[in-house]
Amino acid sequence: MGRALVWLRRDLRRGDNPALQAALEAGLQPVPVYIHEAPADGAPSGAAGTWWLHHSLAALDQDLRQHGSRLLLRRGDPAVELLQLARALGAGHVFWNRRYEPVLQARDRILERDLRATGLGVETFPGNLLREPWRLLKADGTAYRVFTPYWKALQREGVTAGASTPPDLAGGELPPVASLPLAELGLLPGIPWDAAFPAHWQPGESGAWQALARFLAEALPDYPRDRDRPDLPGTSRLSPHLHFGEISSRQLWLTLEQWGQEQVQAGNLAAMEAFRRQLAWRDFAHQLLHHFPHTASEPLDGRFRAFPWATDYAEALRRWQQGRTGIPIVDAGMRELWHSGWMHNRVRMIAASLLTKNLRIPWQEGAAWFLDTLVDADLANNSLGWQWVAGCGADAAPYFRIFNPVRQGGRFDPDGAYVRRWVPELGRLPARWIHCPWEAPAQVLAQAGIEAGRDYPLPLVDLAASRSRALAAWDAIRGTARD
DNA sequence: TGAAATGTTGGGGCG
DNA sequence: ACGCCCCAACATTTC
Repeated sequence: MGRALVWLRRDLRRGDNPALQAALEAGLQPVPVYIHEAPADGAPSGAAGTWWLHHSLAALDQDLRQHGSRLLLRRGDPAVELLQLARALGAGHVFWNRRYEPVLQARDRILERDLRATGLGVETFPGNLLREPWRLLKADGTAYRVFTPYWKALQREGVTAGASTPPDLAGGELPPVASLPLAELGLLPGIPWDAAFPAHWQPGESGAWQALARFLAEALPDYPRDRDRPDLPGTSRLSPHLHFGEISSRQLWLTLEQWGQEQVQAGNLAAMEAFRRQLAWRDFAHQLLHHFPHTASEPLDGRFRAFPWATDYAEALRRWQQGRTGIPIVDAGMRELWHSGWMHNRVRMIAASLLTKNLRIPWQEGAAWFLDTLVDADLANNSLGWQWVAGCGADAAPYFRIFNPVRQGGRFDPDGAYVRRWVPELGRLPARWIHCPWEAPAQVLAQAGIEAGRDYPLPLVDLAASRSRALAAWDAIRGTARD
């Protein structure tokens, strides 16, 4: 029986894994391998995501061992490691699922060519998107830049099935080859800032399906109503599982379809569509980064190259990062992020709006912080999200859509439960004042045991005044050329 | 996936 | 019964 190396990256699962499946269908024994690389431009490796990766790899190895295989771990240059492993194992083939970050795509094409030149059979397969970025274009052959037409096209074209039963891999012993112990990849932090993470997450394929089961049973029917509520468990929390490919977007799409057919209640179809729409945003972000590679660091809208951002913002940025802006819902979000490696999407938008509009700090600063601290940190999603809020991206909110965190708090955290959870020093403040403690009468503050500026910071900016300054800054560039 | 200012409408209190 | 005012609720416009 011949062997095929199956090089795993953002597809840390057995189910719906095209490269793994192809090896089995070709009658080859798959040998799963993960290679830890030095971070490249296309793959910034944030600290929180690296924590997740460690546990995801551990889960995958355990799962593979229960199904007749195991995960080989290596460190270094894939070009060197894959060739060396193939020789040591007598494997004639290398299979992998494609990635779409521009830098990695270019690198992988060269790698594919070089490995082929050594006589290996190299095949690559669709990665973890609903459709590959070049498979859904406008009629004129260019990429979509507006979400709604993209979403309509995706619904029209549909998604190819991929939810196969996870295969069994029993296929005989492997020759002894060097595989590093997981701990030697050095993925866990030296300082234990990750202490609370395990209480919030279960990385790995089975953890992903458990999260999905909970979501289907408890949250999906009310998803259109509750998905914007950070105080309720209304979202799927699948983003880190999706990022590492522990579950595929195609599997989710199909599972949703089955769920929609089983659940005949009115409204469930709308819920299914609402969640699929979020999956489509993920694909939209990836195809956008693929077609506009510079948008990970530069605005898509060229006018913003001349935007008058604030200077000397180091202290304000630090307070934003630490959740000490004095704006409760923003501080709650930033503390949720630091504590759990995740932040509710609605709060991400509010926190990002405060940073880019009220504080006028360049969106790249916020994007870098999120990439480092989110367990679901994803270059494409993150770049799209920040540019969307900053007003300089594809299908972005018009610049003048500036979030008012007090108003947003009242709408989406009406009782203040979310703020109280993450900003406990405001715990005794009545809901009337929970999102604007600076407006609370002295007596109310005293009764809640809060001295403004001592127990909780005064607001870093005046919301109304900074809003006006942001609009004035927009005035300075709005008439200039987009390219 | 906005907020604030401005405009419109309609019910109710009251002289 | 009527006009007037107030104001909440909603709609529209503007940034």
